[in-house]
Amino acid sequence: MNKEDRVIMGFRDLYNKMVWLNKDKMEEGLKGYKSSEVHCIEYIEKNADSNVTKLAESLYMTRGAISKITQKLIHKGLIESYQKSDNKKEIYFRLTEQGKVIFRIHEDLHKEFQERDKAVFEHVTEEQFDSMLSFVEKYSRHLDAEIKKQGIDMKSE
Amino acid sequence: MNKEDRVIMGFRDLYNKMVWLNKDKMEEGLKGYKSSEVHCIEYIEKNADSNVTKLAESLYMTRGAISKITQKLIHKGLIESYQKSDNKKEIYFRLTEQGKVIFRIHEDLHKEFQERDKAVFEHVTEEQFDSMLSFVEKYSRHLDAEIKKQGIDMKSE
DNA sequence: CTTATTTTGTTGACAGGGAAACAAAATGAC
DNA sequence: GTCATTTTGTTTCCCTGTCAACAAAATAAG
Repeated sequence: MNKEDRVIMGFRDLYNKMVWLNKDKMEEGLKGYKSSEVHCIEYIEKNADSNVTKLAESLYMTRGAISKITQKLIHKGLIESYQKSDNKKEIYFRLTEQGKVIFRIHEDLHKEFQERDKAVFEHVTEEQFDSMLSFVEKYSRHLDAEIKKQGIDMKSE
Repeated sequence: MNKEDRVIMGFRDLYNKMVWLNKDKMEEGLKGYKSSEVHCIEYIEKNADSNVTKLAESLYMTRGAISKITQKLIHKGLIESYQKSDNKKEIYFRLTEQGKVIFRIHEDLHKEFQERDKAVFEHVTEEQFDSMLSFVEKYSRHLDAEIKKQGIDMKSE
């Protein structure tokens, strides 16, 4: 296997492992809340004026799925919706006080994971960090361009 | 946001993007086959004597899910099961000729993706590759240890 | 050898998310 | 202005994967 493949597959495996391991801990600390719900809460708190469409694009899910999740979160009293006076179509979300409690618990768990994995990062140099970051960003931009291209392709078919 | 987070989240986003983009192409080239089915086919071809349990662990899915997928693949005539004379419990899988056709199409698509992303890797030096690989492997081992620990924790609860 | 425990694969009930069709509002073309 | 197109959010149907209970075989404990 060449190095390109090894890097990609290595990261795939690492990512899967991380999700699998953290999911249990998450659902232990946040009983009754699915990870997708928590992801929505996290995004809503960090991004002002988030709506169904933005959530869907950022979390790589369909608008249908996000629509259902946000409705559930409203019923649970974790988020609330609001609109702007000049637009009767778009519906935005913000956290309620109760939602912020969940957000904070999630943040704490996140810190816990960071603490758990601290040792891995200890001997990573600044140069290595920067190298990885620039690689990730470059690849990400490349895929953005491909996704855009794909979007055009699809319509022309 | 610190660099640790940026690396992790950067990779998460990159991974999601890649899955999202490649899934369409995959389902275009392999009409009628779900990505999970293709993943099973890929693993079975690359690992001798694979069974439900090994597939589940490697693909980060439950045995129940893999059991259903492999049954479907058998009905479709893509894989076949066999047992060993000294064990009446474990059931292994191998690809049929038809399954190998699918495997090869998948391989070709994989190469196509590699070609598409070639530019990203062009200016990555050997040192950068090695640095990323060692990071991934180190992190992966760390998580393996944590997963193992978690396994023990769970039983003691 | 006998009995308890673990491993392996399967099943059925259930929930989460995707695809597609849809209505309502916003935007664009003219 | 009017009409067509696009954007946004919702709903219904359906498929996939999880969970938990299970049976059968293998292994461990005694």
